[in-house]
Amino acid sequence: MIPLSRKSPVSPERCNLARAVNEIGDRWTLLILRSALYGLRRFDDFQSELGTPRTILSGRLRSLVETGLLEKKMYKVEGKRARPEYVLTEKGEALRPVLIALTQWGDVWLDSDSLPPVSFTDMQSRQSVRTAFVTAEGREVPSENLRIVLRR
Amino acid sequence: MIPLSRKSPVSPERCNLARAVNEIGDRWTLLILRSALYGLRRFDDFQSELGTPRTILSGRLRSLVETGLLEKKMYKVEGKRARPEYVLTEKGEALRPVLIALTQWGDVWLDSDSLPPVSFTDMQSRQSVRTAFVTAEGREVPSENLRIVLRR
DNA sequence: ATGCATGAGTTCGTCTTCCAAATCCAGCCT
DNA sequence: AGGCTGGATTTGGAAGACGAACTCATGCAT
Repeated sequence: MIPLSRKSPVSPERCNLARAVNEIGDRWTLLILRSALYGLRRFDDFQSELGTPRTILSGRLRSLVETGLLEKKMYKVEGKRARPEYVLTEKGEALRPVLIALTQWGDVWLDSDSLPPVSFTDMQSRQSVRTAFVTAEGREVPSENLRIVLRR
Repeated sequence: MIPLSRKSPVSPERCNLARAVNEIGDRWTLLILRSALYGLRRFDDFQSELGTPRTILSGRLRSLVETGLLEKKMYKVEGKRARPEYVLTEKGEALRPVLIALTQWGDVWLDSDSLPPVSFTDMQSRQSVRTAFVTAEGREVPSENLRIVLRR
């Protein structure tokens, strides 16, 4: 069990985790990102999948564009007029491992009875895949062996 | 770039990611968990570190106990009265890799100029550590090689 | 041209949640 | 008794969430 502390080693203002939480740590934002990572791009597709109130959705999409997680582009299908679509940027796509890790946490701790509806495998070996900590050259480090290092 | 889809392969109701978001996907909840993972346990310590309104904090702590992420225990220091403390359960502790992954996302995408204030190393080799996907036996799989598998 | 369909929003009134400050409460101290 | 301390609830006002209806632009059919 982690030892008692009265104060975090990094204040929330300087902490990149806290900053990340301020940027994306909100129910609708996270659900929108989830759908976006599954390939959704259009306003009404997000709306009908998630049931987000349209007014909220429009605001959240705007801030996701402002923070650079989504990019607003125009698409045009033959015979229809041009409409916006919201596609993940590199920054947004970089959240995929985080959200997969959270999915796997949910698989274990929220629904351990049934088999998870989605899982992830290596395209090549077809083995199933989990998130873990690795060194620079890719050797796994068990999480008990992690040590926090503060920059002086 | 991920191909357009009009609908996620798993509906939000069945999705463990969406469920996880419903359980912890809220600003204060995530910030409380961050502090808890750094060892904070006491009401006033959370309150003064995060500035959470006391009324909100008390509600969030209660639901974190209800969902089994924190456990409410009593502690007693000599000469003071017994007080509650909120310690991470195994389920809560299991979120650590997820939040470390999010921290590292923040290091790269929110604050790439300065060096991150905290980093993580392997206790043994002292090498720095990142999150990645690995197979069962711990071989790293690059994220481009991931494939989603739906359970039939 | 007129009318209709479509997708992406906005407007509006209501209702919930958030918030800060003050207050309460229990137990331990002198 | 009286004061202190840390955990928590009460209160009234502010902010944000919500659902329904409406707007707006464009392309298509008549």
